[in-house]
Amino acid sequence: MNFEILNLTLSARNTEECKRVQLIIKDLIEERELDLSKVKTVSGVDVSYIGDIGIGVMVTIDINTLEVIDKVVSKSKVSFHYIPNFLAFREIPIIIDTFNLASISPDIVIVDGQGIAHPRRAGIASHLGVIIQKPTIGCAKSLLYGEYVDIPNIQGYESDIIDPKTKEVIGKVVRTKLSSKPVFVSVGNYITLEQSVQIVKRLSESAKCRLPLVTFIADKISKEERKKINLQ
DNA sequence: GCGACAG
DNA sequence: ATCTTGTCGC
Repeated sequence: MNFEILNLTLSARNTEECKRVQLIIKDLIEERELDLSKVKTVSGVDVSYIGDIGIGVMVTIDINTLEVIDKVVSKSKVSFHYIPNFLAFREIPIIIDTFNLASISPDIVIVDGQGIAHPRRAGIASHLGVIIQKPTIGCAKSLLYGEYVDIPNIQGYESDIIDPKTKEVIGKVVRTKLSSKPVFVSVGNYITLEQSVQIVKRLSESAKCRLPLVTFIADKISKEERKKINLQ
């Protein structure tokens, strides 16, 4: 765990300070080949809210059997409101709390949001990956930054997300499910874009789901937890 | 100034 | 993200 970056994240008080942290994170990201033969477990994290209470969920599955082998929930008050480009400063505190409660340390974490497909290459998946020092993948339901050519309605079809400033490929749009909106995949940390897309496709198509199985389950649990609180 | 804008 | 039931369509 990179406590230095975690502390910088927790102490950032305005967008100027957040930008400084993101510029540091950008230089710590390593887009590199991951030995997939050693990957046994994958986690998905998600956060939902009731007012200013955040409910964090982390679900871990065995990548071969797709069986859920761990799930943890944590609740806490959030202090940072949502600001586009600074989602991590709102959700990282609760995600780290949740991560610390888990009994299994996953080989990959999939985050609901962008990785490097971000104006400063520091989306929440990259931010988390730099702090926990594990491979992470960003899989978002919509685009934050970048350009892509509309993709045909063909399952499995994918297309590059390009940074308009540098013309670099910063992610892929992937149609994981027919007749539904595509997902936006980008490298978080310690993995390649191709491998990220491979994992997302495998976990969504095997579940006939638009989102990767772990993200889908984590989202479902966080909404169930919210319902429980509303009833009491 | 204008438009865009993860969750 | 959240407020919210049924309903149109594949």
